[in-house]
Amino acid sequence: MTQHVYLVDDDEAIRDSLGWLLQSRNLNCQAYASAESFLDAWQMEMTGCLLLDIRMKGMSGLELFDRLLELNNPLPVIFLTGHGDVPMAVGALKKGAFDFVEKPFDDNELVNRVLEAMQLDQNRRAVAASSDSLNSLIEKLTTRERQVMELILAGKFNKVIADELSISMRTVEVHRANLFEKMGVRTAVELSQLMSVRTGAGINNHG
Amino acid sequence: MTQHVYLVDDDEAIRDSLGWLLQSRNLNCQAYASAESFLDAWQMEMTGCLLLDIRMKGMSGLELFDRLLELNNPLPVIFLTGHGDVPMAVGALKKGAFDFVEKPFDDNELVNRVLEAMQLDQNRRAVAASSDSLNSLIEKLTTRERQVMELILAGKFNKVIADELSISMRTVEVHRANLFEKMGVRTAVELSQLMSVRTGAGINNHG
DNA sequence: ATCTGAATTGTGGATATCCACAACCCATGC
DNA sequence: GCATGGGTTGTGGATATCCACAATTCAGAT
Repeated sequence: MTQHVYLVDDDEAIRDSLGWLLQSRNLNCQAYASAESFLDAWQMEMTGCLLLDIRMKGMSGLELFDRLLELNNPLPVIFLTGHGDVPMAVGALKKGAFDFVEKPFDDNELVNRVLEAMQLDQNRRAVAASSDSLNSLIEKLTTRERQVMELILAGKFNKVIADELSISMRTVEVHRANLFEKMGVRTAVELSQLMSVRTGAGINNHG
Repeated sequence: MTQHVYLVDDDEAIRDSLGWLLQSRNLNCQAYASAESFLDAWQMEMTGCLLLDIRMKGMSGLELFDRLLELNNPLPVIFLTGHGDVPMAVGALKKGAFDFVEKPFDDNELVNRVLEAMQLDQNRRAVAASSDSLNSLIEKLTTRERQVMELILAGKFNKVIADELSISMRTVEVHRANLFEKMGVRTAVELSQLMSVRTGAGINNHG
């Protein structure tokens, strides 16, 4: 699915002018007149970014943002507002919003933010995709193979693994060879490195 | 070194009242009357957090923040301001400030932010410390041992390593045993996992 | 009932790793 | 000159891993 700029604003003039601006930069824009209508249309597969007005009739942009957080929405969110205050902006950013811009905004500035957000989304998708492909590999393992893999990753010898699972060493060897094949690795070290990317030890802010 | 709350504000009344507030909560507070004086006193070893007023005579809080970023200052920064606007707050947070609060602030709220910031600092220190201890282990390796380690982590057999380094397999075995000893691991898998924490594959925002 | 996939085990041999004991070369430093 | 430490190599035996060939048991699916 190609990337879109999802625009949620109850002001038709804004939707039109922003839509025109974005399309003039070759960006696909999908506009929604209310938070509710976007929430209805929302899907996990949406890629790109979300431009979200705060003050709207019905559900506010901030409320929609909270709903999306509960849904683990991966779309970077750029808030647009004409009447924002500092605590509102700070709260939104601390919750993970990508940006918070006040109207009236500079067209070029906004487009740049949009492009940055879309780039971030793309990067995250790439990471998620490799993580997914790894998970699908793991799912193809049998129960025993997963058990053996755990113990291999704990740095244990086949002999010890055999003891702990109360099976013969030979069986462990078979499982080991099979799971290496399925995981596409040739050595335990490669397996360890492959798995270490998913239990990623990242240092993130405000954690 | 114990944690401190470093307070930079050119208003003596604020320094006094905040100092009193913090000490009443058993927090060590160190106050500075200007950005310049804090910058002079600044050391990488400072732990805790930094409360930073924006509008000050001389260097502003934002300028100081930029200087500290260049110094890779690890202290979480909480901005305090009576005249902040949204773009200022957004800019500060996107650059990595921990929080941005407006005066007048609620005492309990501010103390909570301070405690969160100090907790974050402590967590980061812990991560950095383990990373440092790992680096010091690596520094104790000889050149050859590091070379051998690289190739082990590339999942290669001793035989291959010997070929690539143009040394005998026996020598590789010796280096391998020595570096395992120095790194405190018993298997290549453990070594791989040990090293994987430092090439941390974290997914951070706005990257 | 038959088939398929998962789990299990064995034999035997080729490779690899682990390790103690011994030793040589070479540069730096006292 | 001599001690120290890093790098190098060898022998030989105990362990472990890798792998082809062969086979049994059991549960679920057709």
